[in-house]
Amino acid sequence: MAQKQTVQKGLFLRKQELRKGIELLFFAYRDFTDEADQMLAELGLGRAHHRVIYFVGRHPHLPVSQLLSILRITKQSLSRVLTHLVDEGYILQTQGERDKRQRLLSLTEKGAALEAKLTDLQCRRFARAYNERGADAVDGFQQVLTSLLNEDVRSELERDG
Amino acid sequence: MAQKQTVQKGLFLRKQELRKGIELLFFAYRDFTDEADQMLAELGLGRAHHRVIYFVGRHPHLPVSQLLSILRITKQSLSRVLTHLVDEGYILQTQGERDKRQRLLSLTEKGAALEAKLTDLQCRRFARAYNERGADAVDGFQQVLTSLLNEDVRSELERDG
DNA sequence: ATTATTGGTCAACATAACTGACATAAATTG
DNA sequence: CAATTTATGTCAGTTATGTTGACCAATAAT
Repeated sequence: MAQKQTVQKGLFLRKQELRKGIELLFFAYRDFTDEADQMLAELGLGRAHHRVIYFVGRHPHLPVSQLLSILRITKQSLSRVLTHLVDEGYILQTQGERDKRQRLLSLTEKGAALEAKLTDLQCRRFARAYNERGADAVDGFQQVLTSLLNEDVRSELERDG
Repeated sequence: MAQKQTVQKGLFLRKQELRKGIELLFFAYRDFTDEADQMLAELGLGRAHHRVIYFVGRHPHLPVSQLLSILRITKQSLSRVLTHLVDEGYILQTQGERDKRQRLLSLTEKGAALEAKLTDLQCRRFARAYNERGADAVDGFQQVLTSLLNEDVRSELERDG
C-alpha cells in the first residue's frame, strides 16, 4: 500500500511535469510567432508567406516539391501563397538546369530584405533566451526538441546537418 | 582585419545556431500537434477544440473570460468551438456562485475521457524525449522555453506555478 | 441609479488549410 | 519510340479558425 502510494505520487508528479512541457511549448510558440505576424500583417502577408520566405531564404534554389515536403501542405495551398509572393516581387522562380520541369525558388533582394528583418526579429528573441540561460541550457533545449520530432524528420535533419 | 574576421565568423556561427533553434521549434511543434490532430479529426474536431478541452481540463470551473485570455482569441471565435463542445457533451457550463454572470467551464466524463486520451498521447511523446535526454536537458529545455515567452506571460506563469 | 463587467448573438469577412479533377511539360522506363 | 511517371500548375468548391463591428441581457460595482 505504501508502495502503491509512492508510485502514484511519482506518476502524478511526472504527469504534471509533462503537462508543464506541453504548455510551455504552446505558449512559447504562440509568443514566438506573434511579433513576426504583426510585422507581416502590415505588409498584407501572413504566417504562411513567412514560412515560404524563411525556407527559401534558408535553401536558395529550392524546388517546389522540396518546399512542399518541408511545409507539409498541399500544392494548391502553397500555390496561392507562392503566386502572391512572386507577383509582389519577393520570390523569383527559375527553371531547373538538370531537370527543366523544376521551378527553383530564390529570394529577390526585396524578399531577402524582408526575410532578414523577420529572422532578425525572431533571432533576437532566441538570443535573449539563450543568453539568459547559457550554453548548457541551450544544449538541453535543442536535444529535447530534437527528441520531440518524428523519427523520420529527425534522421533527415541529422543527415543534412 | 583578423579581428573583424573573427567577429564575423562568430556572428555567422551564432546566427546559424539561432536559426537552428527557430527551425527545431517549428518542426517540433508541427510534429507534436500532428498526432493529436489526427485523433481529433476522426471525431470531427480540430485543434481549436483541443485547446479548449485541454485548458478546461487543466483548470476546472474556468470562467470564459479566463479561457479567452489564455487562448488569446476573440469570444466570437471561442463561441463556435465552445457551443459545439457543449452540444456534443464534452463540456459543462455552470453558473458562477460568487458572480452569477460567469459561466464556469468543466469537462463532462466524455470530455475528461477525450482530454485524457489526447494528453496521454502528447505526454508519451514528451516522456520519450525527456527519458532520452535526461533531467539536465529537460531543465535546459524548460528554462529556454520560459525565456522565449513574453515578459508578462512569464511572470504570470511564475506566479501561478 | 448609473456604469462596468461577463457573456452571448448575428452578420460579414479573411486566411490558410483541404479535396478532387484535370492539364502540361519533361524525364524515365520498358 | 511509346508509355508511364514526375514536377508543377490550375480551376472549383469546402472547411476550420480566426477577425471586426454592432448589439443585447444579466449582474456587479460605484
